Amino acid sequence: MPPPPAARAKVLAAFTEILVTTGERAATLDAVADRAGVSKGGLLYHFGSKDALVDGLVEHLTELITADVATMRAAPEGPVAYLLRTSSDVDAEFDRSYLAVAELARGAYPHARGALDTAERAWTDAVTEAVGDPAVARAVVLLSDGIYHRTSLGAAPPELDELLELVRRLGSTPAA
Amino acid sequence: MPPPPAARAKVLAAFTEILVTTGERAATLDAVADRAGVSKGGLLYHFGSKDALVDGLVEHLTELITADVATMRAAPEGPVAYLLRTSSDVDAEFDRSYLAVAELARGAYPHARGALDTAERAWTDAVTEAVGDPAVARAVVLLSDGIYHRTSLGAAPPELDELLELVRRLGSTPAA
DNA sequence: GTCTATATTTGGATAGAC
DNA sequence: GTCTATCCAAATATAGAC
Repeated sequence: MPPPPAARAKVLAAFTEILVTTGERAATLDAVADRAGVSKGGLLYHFGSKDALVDGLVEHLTELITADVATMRAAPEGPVAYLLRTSSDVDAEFDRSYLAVAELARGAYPHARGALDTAERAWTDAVTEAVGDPAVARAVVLLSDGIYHRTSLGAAPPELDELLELVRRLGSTPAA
Repeated sequence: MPPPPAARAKVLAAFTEILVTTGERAATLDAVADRAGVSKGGLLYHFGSKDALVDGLVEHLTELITADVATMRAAPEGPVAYLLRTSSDVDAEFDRSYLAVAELARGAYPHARGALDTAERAWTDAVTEAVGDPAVARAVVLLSDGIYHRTSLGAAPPELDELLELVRRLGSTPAA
């Protein structure tokens, strides 16, 4: 298939941006078109409706998840450090997309949760393989969720080294 | 001062409800008035504008935070178990209010973050006193944030016992 | 204190020119 | 493929009756 027109990508980037920084309420077609540098008519040529725009963003995130999980599994620092580090990585495309879709899922588009659940499961699987103990893996992903929660509220990220030290302690301590 | 009219409380409860279940977008004056069983005019008598309604909810949460922190510090199970348990307590008034205000803070009312930051600091202080190690306390509050994140997306809460066991392990292991 | 209009603005979507 | 113009519905807010 032909490469998707650049305008489509610009629209999705603008939509993401507004969702993350100002929330679902502010992500109107007018605002998205403005930020993308196209007219509302132009936007609606690429995405026939607001629902189609939402679907476009969810599909884009789904693709990014596949790539991110592969990167995570191949990361030299290991899956745990990769996950915890990138959870507050506000500038990376993947994390912005994740936060944007979370915004939609909490709001008027609950079906967007599917993509988020997929990411959660993939993360848990990869972390479980790395740390062995499934309970520790679940806790690590929960910590990552906590970091996302704070990031979405604009708070400062926690110290990565501190968290890794705690996870190391969990991993090296035998269960009761 | 005289007791606040019951209608005020009903309006705040309705606002909270809609924010938590359907998001900021759906929390229109019409929808809130409907759910509270009053007319839009009636609502606007008590809260002169949407901003005033938001301020009312933030102030209400601020009061609830004070009470919750006192309960947490006095909890027989201890602050850690109390915090982690109530983080997925979708039915309690405090937690619904917290999620509702988080919804506002992520959206068009960033000043609502003040109340959330207050809660976060109070939780961290109380947990630090209980576990000793500030790093462990920060991790516990991060786990609690993660649970809130999931709850706000409608996912099932994690196993409390599993988390407490992990925290116990952290507490009883000397730092490297 | 609470209601029923009603004014004003904004958001989503269509039609049709270029 | 992108724009302008326009329609319709929804959202905030006001005025004034009860």
